[in-house]
Amino acid sequence: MVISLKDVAARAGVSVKTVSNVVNGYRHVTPATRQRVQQVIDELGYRPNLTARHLRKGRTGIIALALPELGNPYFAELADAVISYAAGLDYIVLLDHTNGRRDQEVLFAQGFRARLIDGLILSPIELENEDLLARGHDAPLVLLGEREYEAPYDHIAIDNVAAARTATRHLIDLGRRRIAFLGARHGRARQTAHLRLRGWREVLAEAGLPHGDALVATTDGYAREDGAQAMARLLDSGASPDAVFCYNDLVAIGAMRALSERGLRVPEHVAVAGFDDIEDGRYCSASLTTIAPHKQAIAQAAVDALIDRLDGDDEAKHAAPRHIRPGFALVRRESTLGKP
Amino acid sequence: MVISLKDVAARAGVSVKTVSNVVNGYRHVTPATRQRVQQVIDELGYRPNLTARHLRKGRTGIIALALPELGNPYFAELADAVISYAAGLDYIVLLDHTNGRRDQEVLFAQGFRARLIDGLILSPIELENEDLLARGHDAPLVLLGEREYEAPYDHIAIDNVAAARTATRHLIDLGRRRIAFLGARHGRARQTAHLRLRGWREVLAEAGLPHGDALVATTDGYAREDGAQAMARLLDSGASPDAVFCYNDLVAIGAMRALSERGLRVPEHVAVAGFDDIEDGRYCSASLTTIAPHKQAIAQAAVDALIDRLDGDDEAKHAAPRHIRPGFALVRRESTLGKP
DNA sequence: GCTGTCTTTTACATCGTTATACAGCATCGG
DNA sequence: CCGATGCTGTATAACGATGTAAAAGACAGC
Repeated sequence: MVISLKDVAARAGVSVKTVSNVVNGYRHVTPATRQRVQQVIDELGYRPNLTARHLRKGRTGIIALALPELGNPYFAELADAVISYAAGLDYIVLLDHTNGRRDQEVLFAQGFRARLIDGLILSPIELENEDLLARGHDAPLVLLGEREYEAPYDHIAIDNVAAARTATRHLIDLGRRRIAFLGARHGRARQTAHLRLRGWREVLAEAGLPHGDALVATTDGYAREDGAQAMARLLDSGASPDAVFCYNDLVAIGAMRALSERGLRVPEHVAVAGFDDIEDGRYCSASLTTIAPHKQAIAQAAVDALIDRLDGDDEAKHAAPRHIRPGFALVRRESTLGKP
Repeated sequence: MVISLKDVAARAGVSVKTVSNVVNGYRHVTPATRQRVQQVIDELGYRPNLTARHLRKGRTGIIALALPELGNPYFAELADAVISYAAGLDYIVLLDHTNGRRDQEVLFAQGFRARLIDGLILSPIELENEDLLARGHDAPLVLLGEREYEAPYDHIAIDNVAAARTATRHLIDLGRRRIAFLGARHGRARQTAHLRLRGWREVLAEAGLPHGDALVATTDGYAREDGAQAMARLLDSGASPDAVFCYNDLVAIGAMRALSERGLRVPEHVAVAGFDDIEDGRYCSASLTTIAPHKQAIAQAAVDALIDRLDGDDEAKHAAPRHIRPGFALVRRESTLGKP
């Protein structure tokens, strides 16, 4: 049998509201009453019905986190961070994945699961600016990740161009001269890949090094397999790079695999740098040099921004959209430095 | 402004219930009424308040999936499978992590988030049998993963002893004679690690090969780092194995890293086999031979079992606990076979 | 026209909780 | 001793949906 406030109230000989007051730690309850009610609560094993509470309060304390996929360790690690941090602020995170498909991303932006969730943190891949502008829904939305938008929403993203520049500069400083980029993408210029590609190109141009399309390999996705295929294509094309900067760590890991299959050693023949700092990278045969976005900071900024809109005062709620740029660091490892 | 059934009803000039009927596709509504109501719904952009619906129906359509951690790709991949499969059956999955801590696992088993979720799929690490028996809560519970329990709950797990036997047998068949086990654990005999250790020991004993404690390395956890440390310890101890069977792929990846740091080659000097078949394993410098539990089947069995208890007829609801053993396969790769 | 049957629509109660407004009762200062 | 004040506790009305039961309407057959 399911116990409700009413049952506790009857048994304790008080009103329903008094029990509610005890449950919620309301101040003005005599110790005697409180104790008696608490005892009945324990006795009957009462637990609040969250659904009813949500209805009454108009809030659920649930925020959704919509990521492209959990299979990518970067997103899994990020999800972990968001869930943990939100839990500390008494928010429950509902994790969803969009598979990076525009229709699914639009669905979430449009208010899928409306009023089950109080707000949404969305990490879009394909979503377009117009999709956001057409948003008919008013639950707070925080955008995550590197794409740039002009719609009026809080946005958390590290500076991708700067990060790509840092990584590429590192490869140049090591004396590499033919530095390829792995993981470009056809299509619109706002994509994350374009930002990283831009950083790569800028630095190479400044250094007077080759940065033509011959050194750029496109991929369909950003998984290990895409990296392996792209690297193989690049090698077949005769571009003969002495370093590659990859869109992300997964692509880099795939690339390293393709290199090793051809008997090329990392970093002796080809230095490899990635992006994301996923745990795997530290345990590759040549541990992976990479850009480490501060995931903890990203998770916190996203949750804080969202909760500000939810719980903040009116000023916070209607403040202009914020663009927050958490930090990043270049982590130098064996894939560029070689074994100690 | 938030639109409710009431608003639509007022505007359309019908009762609230009629609007509800239209929303729910109830049969006995004249096409004329239906159309008129539908138009107002579209006009006002009405969306049902899920919270109210949940309260009234006593069900939320949300099931929780409590896993140790998302940082382990095996669990991330499994979560992905569960979420996708459940979505196809119109269930929402609320993902939680327990960090493999007993107190957190108990919390979930005890009905944390009661009545926000309809049921729970729990993958315990430290949870004890007595914790389950003391369960005061009645929402359906499905146990996931390899630990064995005697409490009356559905349980989905592959046959760990058989799987460990298969992997160890494979190493023997390759001619290895000093086969170590990495990732044993102190403590109670029901732990998953003990099952895998048992399979390893049985096969070695049958083959008349050494299987003493000198060839067993314990770990505190099951992360890459634990594997690396354990492997290093084993090598320092002078056990000089020519193969290792690891508790899981992460431990195996850590072990391979430790081997390569000492200049030992895989599989020439030491063959390595893991467990889980995580994506990473395919892209290691020597791709990882491993036991591949059929994740899709596990996810489906877990969700099906839970939903049977939720939506099934009375017979299904009160059927005896089921123990389902999805299949597994040995995937032979370079870490035991060598490069082609 | 009336009854009976079937369809369509409605009014109302209800899910379990919290908010509101107020009643009862001390306590306190004057 | 009285009114003001503050603390406790209560009754009742929401929150927004759906289930129930019954009213209203439509239509056939006699």
